[in-house]
Amino acid sequence: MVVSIKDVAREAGVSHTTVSRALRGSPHISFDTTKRIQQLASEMGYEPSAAARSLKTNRSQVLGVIVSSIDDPFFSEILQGIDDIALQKGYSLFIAASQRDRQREKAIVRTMREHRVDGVIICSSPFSIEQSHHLSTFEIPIVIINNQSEEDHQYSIYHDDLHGSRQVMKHLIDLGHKRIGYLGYSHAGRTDIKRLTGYQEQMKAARLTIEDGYVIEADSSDLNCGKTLAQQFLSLPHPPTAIFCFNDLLAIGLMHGLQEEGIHIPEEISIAGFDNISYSAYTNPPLTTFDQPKRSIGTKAAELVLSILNDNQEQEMESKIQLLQGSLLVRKSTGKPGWKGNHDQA
Amino acid sequence: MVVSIKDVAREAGVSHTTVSRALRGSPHISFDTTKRIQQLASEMGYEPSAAARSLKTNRSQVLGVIVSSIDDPFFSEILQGIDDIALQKGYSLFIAASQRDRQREKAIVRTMREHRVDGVIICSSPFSIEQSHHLSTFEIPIVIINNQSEEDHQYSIYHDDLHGSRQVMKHLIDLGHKRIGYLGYSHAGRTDIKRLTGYQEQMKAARLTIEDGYVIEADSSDLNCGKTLAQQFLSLPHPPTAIFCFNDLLAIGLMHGLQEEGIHIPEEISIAGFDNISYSAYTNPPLTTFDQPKRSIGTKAAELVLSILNDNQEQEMESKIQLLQGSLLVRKSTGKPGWKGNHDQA
DNA sequence: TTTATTGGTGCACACGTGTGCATTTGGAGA
DNA sequence: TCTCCAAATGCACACGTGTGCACCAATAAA
Repeated sequence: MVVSIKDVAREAGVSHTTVSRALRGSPHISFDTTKRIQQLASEMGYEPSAAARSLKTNRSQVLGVIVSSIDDPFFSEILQGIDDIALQKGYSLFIAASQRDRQREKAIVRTMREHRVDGVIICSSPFSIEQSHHLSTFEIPIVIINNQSEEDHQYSIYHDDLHGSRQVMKHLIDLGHKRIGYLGYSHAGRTDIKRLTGYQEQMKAARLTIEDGYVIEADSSDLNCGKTLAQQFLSLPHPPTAIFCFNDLLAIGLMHGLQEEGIHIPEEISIAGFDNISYSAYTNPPLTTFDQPKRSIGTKAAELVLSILNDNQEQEMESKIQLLQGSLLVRKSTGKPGWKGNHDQA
Repeated sequence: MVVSIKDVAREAGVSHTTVSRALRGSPHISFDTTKRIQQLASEMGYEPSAAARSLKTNRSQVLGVIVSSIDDPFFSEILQGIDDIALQKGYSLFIAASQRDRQREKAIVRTMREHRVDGVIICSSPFSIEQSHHLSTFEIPIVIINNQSEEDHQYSIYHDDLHGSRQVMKHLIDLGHKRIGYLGYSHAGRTDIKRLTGYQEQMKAARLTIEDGYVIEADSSDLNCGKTLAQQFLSLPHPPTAIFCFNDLLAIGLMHGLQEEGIHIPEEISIAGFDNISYSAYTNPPLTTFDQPKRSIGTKAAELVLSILNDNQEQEMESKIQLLQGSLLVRKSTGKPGWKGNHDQA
């Protein structure tokens, strides 16, 4: 059976108040009693009821995390970072995937509110304004990672996508590419715009023209979608010799689609991704990409939520936006245009 | 501010009891009042406190899910299945990754107990006996997916690994392979044993000998590990012409390692995986694997937990173990031994 | 001895919700 | 008019924990 603080009190011959204090290490209780009760509680298998405590203290010791999909390896690495901090600080996580589904979003917000989560981290998800407003009527800290909506949020962790995009483009241009395409992801809002901007800016700086059809915006960001779009690039009058993709999933899918058409990578077309998910090192050829510090993005976000939570609004009520930078990872999927390297397999 | 049932009561000019009943649709309350209060509560933005309700009803409406790693795409698909059912039935999920770390396992169990989760699903994780016993002292349903420990568990969902393993091996043998290796994963316990058994059994049935070094047990199941072990297979006096891997992650890593050594797949060595994670369709060449019905494994598990929970012990207290079967998925990473197909890239 | 002080403990209430039982109200039947 | 019944609502307590305050005992100070 479940043993409560009262059961322990009865067994110890003291009031439940004393037990409560002893277990929390209150200085009002004598050392001996404290020791004795802690020992007894442990023997009896006492576990405090989170519900009761939460009810009384108004703190649930739970953080809500909203991602768009658990499948996405990009998120899972961020989750690890969040989990590290949460565990360390004694918080639990409510993880929910919105699947970009309105109905689901609504259910998630309701759940989080009902459970009175102490804070929320919204993770690269184009969460609907309506729902996030509904969420914010509770006075709890909300931190957004890679905010994709147009309006700024008070507390945010961003990856410096513009910087990253520039690095990738510089790499491709340095290799000598003139005809470079961009495969974006329209639902990623601001994130997509930043990466696209870096692309356009660098093309302009290098005095390269962006031909019609060089920029394609996918309406999904999974492997299959990238694959489907290979055709579209190939059917252009002057197909690009290099394609910069919004993320690794699209890049891997695209690469696959191109290879099915008999295209050699990087000899005929160079492919670059973004994010550096774990698989990208194991594709054939390994994918050139930009490494986002995913784990630290997660830890930073968790630390930010908790700091707002504990440094009770007084210290730094001004908005706090952090910008993290990653680094370019050159692998084998990019090479000089028209260059036949040692990659042909026969 | 957070609005409680009492706030609504004051506003409506009734007692909090009436509000409580009205919101739950009790037949004791007149239709008009019910309607009026529901309307008012909604306007005031009332959200019931899960903590208070849980305290009173002894039901938390939360299910605990324990996986070994969130990273693993195999788990994330199962999670989706669980999530579907949970959402539909009004339950929330506590998802926790043990990372095969004792300390972490302990923290997870403590958290789940403190939150008085209504049930637990342990997912393909070699959860320590000690901890799972500790968990089971609460009288809550525990369902284990692909139980990896030696002892049976009352409520389990299994994938039929023996059947799957046989299918894969038959496929390889039918192609004409004589020298077939097995790359296992030692920490997967029973699961690994089943797959290994299928391998050994089929080898024997086909009167093929398992040479020394043909069976390697990895002590991790990630991409990098598979890659590292490529060398080990190649350095054998008679390297196998086909390798059956415990799962897709190992297979993809292994394939990558072999390709780095200049080996052509499937011309020189055929590779087969297991699980059918989403990436396996996008490797180069696409991976032959065995498709576990991951999503339905998840839904079955969730349904089982909830049915035990609600059909209060009376109906079917006998143990309930379900066995699900998947199907072979032949792609391009397997072919006839020594056969040069149309896959050479130059 | 009396008084003030301090350390240790218990009482009683609160948090938000649910429920058995008592109470009120309105209407129908005698 | 009185009685009775059923429908509608409120009272009071419970769930497990935390906390302000009162209480008690023991010791130090006067």
